[in-house]
Amino acid sequence: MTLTAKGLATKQRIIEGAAAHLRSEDPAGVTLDDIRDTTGTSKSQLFHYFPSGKEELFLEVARFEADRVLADQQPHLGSLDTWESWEAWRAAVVARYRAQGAQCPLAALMAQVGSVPGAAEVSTTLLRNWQTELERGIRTMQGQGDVRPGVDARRMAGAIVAGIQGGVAVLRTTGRTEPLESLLEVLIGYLRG
Amino acid sequence: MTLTAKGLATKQRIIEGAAAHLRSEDPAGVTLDDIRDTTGTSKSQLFHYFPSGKEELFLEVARFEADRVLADQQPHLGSLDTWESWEAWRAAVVARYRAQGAQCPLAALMAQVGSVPGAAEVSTTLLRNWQTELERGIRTMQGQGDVRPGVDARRMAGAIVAGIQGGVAVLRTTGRTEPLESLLEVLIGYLRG
DNA sequence: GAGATTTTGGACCCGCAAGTCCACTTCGGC
DNA sequence: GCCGAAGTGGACTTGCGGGTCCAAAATCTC
Repeated sequence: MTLTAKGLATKQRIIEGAAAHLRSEDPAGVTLDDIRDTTGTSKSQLFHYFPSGKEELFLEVARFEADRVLADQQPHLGSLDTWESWEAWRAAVVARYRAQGAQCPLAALMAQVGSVPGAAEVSTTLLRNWQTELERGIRTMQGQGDVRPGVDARRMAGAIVAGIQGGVAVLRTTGRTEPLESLLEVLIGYLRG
Repeated sequence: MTLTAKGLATKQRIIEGAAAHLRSEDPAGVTLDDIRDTTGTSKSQLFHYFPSGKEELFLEVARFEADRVLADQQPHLGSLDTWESWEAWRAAVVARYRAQGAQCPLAALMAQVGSVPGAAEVSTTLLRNWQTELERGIRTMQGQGDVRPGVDARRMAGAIVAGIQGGVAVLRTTGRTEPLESLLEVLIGYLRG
């Protein structure tokens, strides 16, 4: 199945339309017909571009959303070489999730395609890349003498990623951003010594 | 609707059977017939004890699981008055979630009844109680001069709860317990100054 | 032990949403 | 402009699973 430019555009439109739909209040209740409606497509198109159906489409959407997660943290995440840039990054993360509020599209997706092999891979990859970026930042700071050498950069990066997940989890259930903020504060405080 | 002893036993059997089922690999795919099978009950019983159906039953299961979360941390969580007891608590938390692995019954449930008003309340209550217990522990330590007074006990307790959520979230997706452990290490380390 | 009430069995209904199918249209290359 | 391939529309099928219903059995109350 080779896709023409038009076909590719349609496929992308479906993905983005589905993504928009999955950011609604009830992501679990989203149906293919809903997506069909909002994207102005037909059933045959959905199965034309995603032959194995809903599952495949939702996985694509998950990839799409996962990419956005890191993209939304740029350019800060890519250049964590001063305490100011760390601060800017921290603020960007908090702002992003505060804006997102209780609707976490990625969480909603993972809940639905949770049992599909590919799903675990999507989030695992996201977490790994995230951790890698942070680890690089920490090492940079260590190289400049801003973080003491005794800190295990990889391990600490993992802790920060996990901390953000937890802050977001709490935000999702309680609507409060405070835990996310205080957690980041403590963790970055730990880096600063 | 008054329940006799027998009725209550049946109701409880249904809840526990459903809970067991929801700890499977595919919690989202659990059906009433599955539960009917494993609990040896009939359709009419399910609706007899949970008149508004699946949603109500699953909410009960969520409450059931939420209670277990804190219960599994006892007696440590209730007496956080020495660094040894904090350490024992930390170990208990890690052990519990390590044993549980990727199957987090509560997360699975919240994902399914996510749009139900009562569901948010269940997890919010759990988080609040959890935080309260930790906050008391921190204050106790402050009273004994083991934690410096400048620490905001409530805020710190919230951060710890969130940290655990994140560690568990990572554990669920990657299967690794390391981030949970390092996060708790850093957070308790922060308390110790 | 009689009558009310609760508990239980399981057949049945029904709507929804995923997935299929085929005819039609549009596009792209030569 | 022709032909094959890609794109599109939408009716239709199908199975699954939540929910209903009624009648029978067990249980409680007096």
